Amino acid sequence: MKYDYRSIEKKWQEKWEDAGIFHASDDTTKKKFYALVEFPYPSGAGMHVGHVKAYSGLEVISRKRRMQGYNVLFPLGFDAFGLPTENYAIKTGIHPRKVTDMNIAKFTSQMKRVGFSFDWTRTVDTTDENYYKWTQWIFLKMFENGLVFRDKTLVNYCPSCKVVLSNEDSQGGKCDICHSDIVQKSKDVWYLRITEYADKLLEGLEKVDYLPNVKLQQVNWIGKSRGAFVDFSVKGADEKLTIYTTRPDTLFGVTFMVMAPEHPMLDKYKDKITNFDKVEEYRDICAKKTEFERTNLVKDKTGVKIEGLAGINPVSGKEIPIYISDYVMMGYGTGAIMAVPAHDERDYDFAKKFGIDIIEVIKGGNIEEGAYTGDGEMVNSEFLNGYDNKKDSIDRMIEFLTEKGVGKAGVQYKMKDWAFNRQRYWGEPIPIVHCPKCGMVPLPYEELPLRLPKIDNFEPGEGGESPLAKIDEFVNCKCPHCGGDAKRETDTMPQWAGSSWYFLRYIDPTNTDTFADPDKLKYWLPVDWYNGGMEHVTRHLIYSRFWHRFLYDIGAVPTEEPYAKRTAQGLILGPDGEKMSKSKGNVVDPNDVVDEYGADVLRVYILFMGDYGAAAPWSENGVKGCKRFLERVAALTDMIAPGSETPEVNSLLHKTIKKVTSDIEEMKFNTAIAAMMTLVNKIYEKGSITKDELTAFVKILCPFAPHLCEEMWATLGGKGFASLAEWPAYDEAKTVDSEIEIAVQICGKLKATVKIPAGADAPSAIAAAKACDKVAEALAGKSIVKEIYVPGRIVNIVAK
RNA sequence: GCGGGUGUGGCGGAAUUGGCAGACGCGCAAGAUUUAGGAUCUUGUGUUCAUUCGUGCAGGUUCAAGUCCUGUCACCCGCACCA
Repeated sequence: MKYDYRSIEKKWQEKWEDAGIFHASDDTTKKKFYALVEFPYPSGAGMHVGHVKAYSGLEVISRKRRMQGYNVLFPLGFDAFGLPTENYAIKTGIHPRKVTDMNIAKFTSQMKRVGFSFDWTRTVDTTDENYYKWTQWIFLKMFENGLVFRDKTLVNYCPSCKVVLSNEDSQGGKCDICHSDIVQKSKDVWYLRITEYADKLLEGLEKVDYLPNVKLQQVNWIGKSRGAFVDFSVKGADEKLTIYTTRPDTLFGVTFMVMAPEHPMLDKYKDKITNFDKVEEYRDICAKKTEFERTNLVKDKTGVKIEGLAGINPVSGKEIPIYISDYVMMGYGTGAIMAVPAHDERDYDFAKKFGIDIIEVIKGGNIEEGAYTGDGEMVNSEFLNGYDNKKDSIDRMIEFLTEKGVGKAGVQYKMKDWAFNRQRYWGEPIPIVHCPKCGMVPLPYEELPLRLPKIDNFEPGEGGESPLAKIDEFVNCKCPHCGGDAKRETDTMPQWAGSSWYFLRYIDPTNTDTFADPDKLKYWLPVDWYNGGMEHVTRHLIYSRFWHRFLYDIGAVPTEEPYAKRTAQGLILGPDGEKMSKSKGNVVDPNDVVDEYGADVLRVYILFMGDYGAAAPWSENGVKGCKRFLERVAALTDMIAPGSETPEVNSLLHKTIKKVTSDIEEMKFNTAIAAMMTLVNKIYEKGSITKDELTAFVKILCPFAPHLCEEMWATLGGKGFASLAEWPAYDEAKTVDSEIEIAVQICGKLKATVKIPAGADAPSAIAAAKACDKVAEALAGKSIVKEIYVPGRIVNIVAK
């Protein structure tokens, strides 16, 4: 058979679609497999090779599971709300709805050309009102359960996109969308109380099978720390200043305190602060600092001493100065710290600069030279002297503080509450009404969806307000509670809202009564295997686990965790080894590859490039190599010779089936393909293959190169579709050779190889080794010290 | 600074988890075929004439180390004044 991919691929794609062979059924009597890939944002650029790699892994696994008799749910939808579409609309005047529909249509047809076995009847679009109705519904449920709040605080703001960003969306001080520098701005914004779920998100990780580094990144992002809250009396104020510390045992070493410049106590006691003008001056300087200055001038501490207020050390009773400095953040702990310069580098730098006392309380370092952050015995600490700070000093101090009522054990998280809004048009409207009498009133559930109004001008307001604010018909409404005049919330939800629950909607995408039928949820959940990019680990993956866990807590979903297993694919780099980007001009368009080489070649090459989880550069020659392989495969139909079975080919076939079967499950696609290449080489070497052998080979290649395999299947007279054929079993007996070749070493150096029967015992294997000329030669005149035989592998003779 | 990862031919990468390093593919070379180019097929291809030497570098454990241990260098990723 000649490999004519152009005629083959379209034909089989149509046949698959007509027969609907990739549709998941809700037949709960069958064993299920729910495979999930991160749904794409339908950008105007269309499909990228990165998409193909991201989907190809579970594509192969899903196809294999289907052949193994599983009821497979492998869907794809579109995460279509977001700024790029809106910005495009601003530029061109084309409505985001229209742009989105066009892009989805383009993506879908491109994806179908690759032959992915997605169940297209279950596709979802987050911008569809029948979808975002339920996004809004979940938001209202969260509101009802006290997980939504509004707060005026300093927020991450992108001046270029003119939106407020969550902590997750502004990592490294850069906007996740446009990479501009983030500024801190005081704004009234919506928050989701994700911190309330910090412990549940942490504990949930213990029950799931995620890549270790995925787990670790989430653990670090949540950033749980144990320590204590300690109350310091403040001379000049009638309230205590509470600090958080992970090292309460160093309290006797505290020589000053530091508040964040934004600490509320400052304004409260500004009459008592005799140098408040200096405080305000310092605040201005801090506000103007860029992220770069803040992070790169770490050693150079700045600050202002607060005159008129002083702290009292609760264990020693000593009076200590209070400073403000921007090395203390309002967003972590209590926004104030106790400073122990002898044992904290930052406090040390500050104390040195401001001439503050340094008291050693842990033995082991030299405080003349720098802070000692290691372990040791407590000193200068009254009742704590002699305790070991690694073992029991912290517990002892917490016990003491608790007894005296000036402190208690506590935990803190680095993760912050989720700033949950964007001041833009193309997002889910937040279903809340602001009533002058009743305050924030949620829309009744039966009024969902709250539809986005049709507008023409998508420009955000200069003051950073949503374009929706300009639409009077949308804004002005009646309060659902009292019926009086009220105004609608005009912010929309952030990009991550729709993607936080989409995997639930695939299960029942057209349900109008609920987001998904409970029985169907019970059958399909959890997602058995979720694959996606590492870049989503501290964003989408943590958000969606939070939403899912909340839904579990209110009884809406049957599992605590949404995803049983999580893996990640590596990047495809440009041919130059650099990350693909338009500006570098090293982008490979998968559509061109399909045109020139065919979809099967694209699929096989992407999985053959290297370790699925690692980054690998694109190579046009590598693509050609895969094309050559598939051409050689196609030609196998001409090499069928009845009764020509050779033990070599037959044995290797069984070995290959075994290896491909297990390699696919471990996502070791590159070695699975290599094994099949080896088999094909062997068949060519022997010159013939039987029809049954070829049929089995076609089945194991089918998940990788389904179009070619369907064609060969038909040529071989197979019934129905190769894609639905039964996955071949292998005969274990045929995967072991009767005669094996083992290596013979003398003193660990390889001298020869000998063939011995597979079941040979140690004495006979060693005897066979010694019988070999080269070995006998090497052993001549020496006395044997030790003989080792590792069954099936090696004989090592130690001789002097 | 902290956390994680990776270093193997000319290149992408294998190595049953301590047991013949370099599977498979690319590239390259020679030959065959072809009017020619391209394509295809065959053979070879870490290094050395060879005994040798070879998995970033230096040690160590072991009969045996790419794999384990100690130290070190380089690069990549994540977080970052988190108290």
